Amino acid sequence: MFNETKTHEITVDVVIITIKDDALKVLLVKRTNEPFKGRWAIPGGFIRLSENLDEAALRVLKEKTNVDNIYLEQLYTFGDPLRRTDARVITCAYFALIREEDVDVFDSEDVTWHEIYNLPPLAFDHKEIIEYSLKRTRERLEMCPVAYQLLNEKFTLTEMQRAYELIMNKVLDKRNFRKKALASKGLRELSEYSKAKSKRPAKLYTFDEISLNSKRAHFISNKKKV
Amino acid sequence: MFNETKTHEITVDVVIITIKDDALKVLLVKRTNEPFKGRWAIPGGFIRLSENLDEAALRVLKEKTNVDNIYLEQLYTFGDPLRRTDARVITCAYFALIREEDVDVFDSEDVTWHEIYNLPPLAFDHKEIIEYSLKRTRERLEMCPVAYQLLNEKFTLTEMQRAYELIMNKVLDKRNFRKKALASKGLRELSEYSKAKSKRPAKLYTFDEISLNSKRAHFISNKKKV
DNA sequence: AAATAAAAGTGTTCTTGTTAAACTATGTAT
DNA sequence: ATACATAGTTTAACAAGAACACTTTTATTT
Repeated sequence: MFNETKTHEITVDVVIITIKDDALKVLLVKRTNEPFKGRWAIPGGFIRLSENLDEAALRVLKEKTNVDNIYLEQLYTFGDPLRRTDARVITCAYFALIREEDVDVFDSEDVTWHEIYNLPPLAFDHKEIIEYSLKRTRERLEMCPVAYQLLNEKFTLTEMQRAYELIMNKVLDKRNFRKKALASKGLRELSEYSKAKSKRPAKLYTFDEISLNSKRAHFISNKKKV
Repeated sequence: MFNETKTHEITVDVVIITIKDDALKVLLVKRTNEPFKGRWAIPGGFIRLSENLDEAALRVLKEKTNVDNIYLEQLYTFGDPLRRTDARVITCAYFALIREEDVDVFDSEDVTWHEIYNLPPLAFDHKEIIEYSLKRTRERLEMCPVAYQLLNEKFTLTEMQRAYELIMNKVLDKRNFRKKALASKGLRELSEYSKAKSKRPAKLYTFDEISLNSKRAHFISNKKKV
């Protein structure tokens, strides 16, 4: 089998990230087959001959979440011969930032969200892939306000700041954050307010324009309503 | 053949960049087979079952240039079903920054350097791959002084500035450039001077430390002498 | 030996962005 | 009405980046 010219299997794996219950989470599926049967893994699948890599990643994503308004970006291709013990599988990893409100979740015992900072043991090199997704997300966040991809259509600046804090894993200064956030192109102030429980309501904002200045970034959006 | 679960062929292609004759150049090979027979293309090859992607890229690079002191980084994986007309080939593209002095060139009619800003018609999607390499190189340059990878072991600040100008494709202010360059960690001033023809000799510098702050960057170095 | 040519080398000002840091305002619940 | 919880707001110091022109050094020419 280790014929030197034989081609390999190639898959896409998608790190699906959201904010849920005030935590940054990743969607994992429990493996049903060996190797690593019973372990958690990033959802993935084979690439069909008729689809390009983005389409394959989007398909995998939709199978799990049914989202249609997402940030999806090719992350890196992992191809160590020893990354899987069963076969030589090269995987093109993607990561997606999605809104919890957009997800038709099939949260079950076998498909569920896990805190990114408290992951269970994972199959293959999936821990490395998730860690790299986090790193890339941080890089993106320093370039453009991608965090709104994790927020609801309408959000408060406090929610936006919290998203940044969860991604960067550090607390941010409120005044400096708001100054910078308000300067970001695309952010639009609404005339609505959050319906708070027992506190002052906050002004709601939304993001109109998408100006991600990375060619690596493939923004796939079917905006529903603004 | 368009069976939906069949796996695909997978290759690595390497965009090899250098500075030569005061121009930013890419190494291209002339295709000997259809499709695109006779057209220029980026060097590439199949990935062997025993090697990882970096190793495959390095092998392709060595076949063409015999360098052993290079900057090599995975760029992006291109997998459009229509990117090749002959077969479904997914390619993991890399780019390499090399020093002309390190290259054992096999500059021939079929393997030669081309100016990156004046490319001939290329096979497949190779123009897109080269353009993306240039974009990524610029991104890297804004983060860290990777340009020294294109310079000789010992170089003048003027040569370094010229490398930046060729990559960024714009002229830079000499005083600002030098101020910033001298602040970069790893740059070491030598006590030698360039042997000029008919002008004032310039102080020579070298780069000691490599502190590339990107996990995407895989620096493969077998330093010969400093 | 003097003049010339060619590139090396050098500082300051202004603008802009970044960091740091504490109090007031507004609504709900009791 | 009071207490509570969260929203919202400004300024000063500092660092980083952009704009900008002349002097110095060496080799070559006359």
